[in-house]
Amino acid sequence: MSESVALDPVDLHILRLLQNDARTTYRELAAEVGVAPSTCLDRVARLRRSGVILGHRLRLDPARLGRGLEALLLVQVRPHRRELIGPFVDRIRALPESRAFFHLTGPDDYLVHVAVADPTDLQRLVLDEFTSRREVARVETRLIFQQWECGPLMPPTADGRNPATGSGTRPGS
Amino acid sequence: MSESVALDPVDLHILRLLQNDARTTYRELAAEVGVAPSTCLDRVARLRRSGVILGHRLRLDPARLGRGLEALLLVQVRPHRRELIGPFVDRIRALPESRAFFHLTGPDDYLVHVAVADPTDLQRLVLDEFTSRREVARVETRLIFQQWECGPLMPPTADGRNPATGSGTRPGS
DNA sequence: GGTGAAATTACAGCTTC
DNA sequence: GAAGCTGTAATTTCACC
Repeated sequence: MSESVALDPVDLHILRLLQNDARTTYRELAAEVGVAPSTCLDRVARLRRSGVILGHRLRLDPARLGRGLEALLLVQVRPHRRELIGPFVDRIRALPESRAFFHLTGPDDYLVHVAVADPTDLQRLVLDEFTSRREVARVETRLIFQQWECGPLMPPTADGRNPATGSGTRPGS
Repeated sequence: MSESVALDPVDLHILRLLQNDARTTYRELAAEVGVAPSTCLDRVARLRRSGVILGHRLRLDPARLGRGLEALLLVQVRPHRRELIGPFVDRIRALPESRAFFHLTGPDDYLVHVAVADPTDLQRLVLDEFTSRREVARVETRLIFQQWECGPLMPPTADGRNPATGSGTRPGS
């Protein structure tokens, strides 16, 4: 069970800036936050150790990689038992088309975010990797018109209102 | 319209390694790929200029930030017209609970990935930010049991099979 | 692809509250 | 004593050849 970590305003400011651009240098962070670069280094190292920061990821454009069509697949697995879902999960995660994968409550057991070349490629994926599997009872395909990234992830505030956004929390493009 | 970019095996190898850890140094990349560090620098710079690499993102643990409950909200907006969806999209993107946001085909117009503190917080979010809006006709809430990240994003292969994974494409935990 | 300068990062010891 | 600052060494980045 991962427990919530106590974060002071300096930590939060650093996290907000790094979420905007994970390659911000400690010097720049320091100038913005108003502490020494080494302090920023210490803070970031602690945030890593405490598990708040899990890592750094590259953000790629699927379209430029020849995967210009994205979709969400809602999948019902029957029977919904461990022996069957283990191999299913492993297989779906390993697909080169899979971007993200969720196990959910509700009528659909899984949601898979996929990126494919075109509708033909999507059809192949659905038929060959989903509906052809014995444990897959149903697949519903929803194309993605557009997707957005949202603002930085911050701890909730006590009153349930937006946290103060410091130096401008404007979600990227 | 973003067009697919031609990538050679060196580019693909670099992209695979950087997707595993975006902070890999050019020296390490060079050693793995078998080219000079300066060549890696050139390649990465080109991948940035060509739009394949959009940026670097921090991967955070929502639970450690006090947002231990995640859910997907399927939202139907009626009438589904530009005048109404503009403000809706802006508002939902700006919510501190929103992590990702999709405009979809199918019976549900939008899917919102949210991270909240607990069920009470989720209830507040759904009631105050979704069902209370006049243009929101229906919201379906699906809790997330578990989620996975998938393997590195690579261009599709001609035959629709998995691309060669070089030095071990094992998706992270 | 290699080299060298500049910048960044890591890490020590010292200071402060 | 925990947290932050300053200085220095090691590493990384990057412009130029």
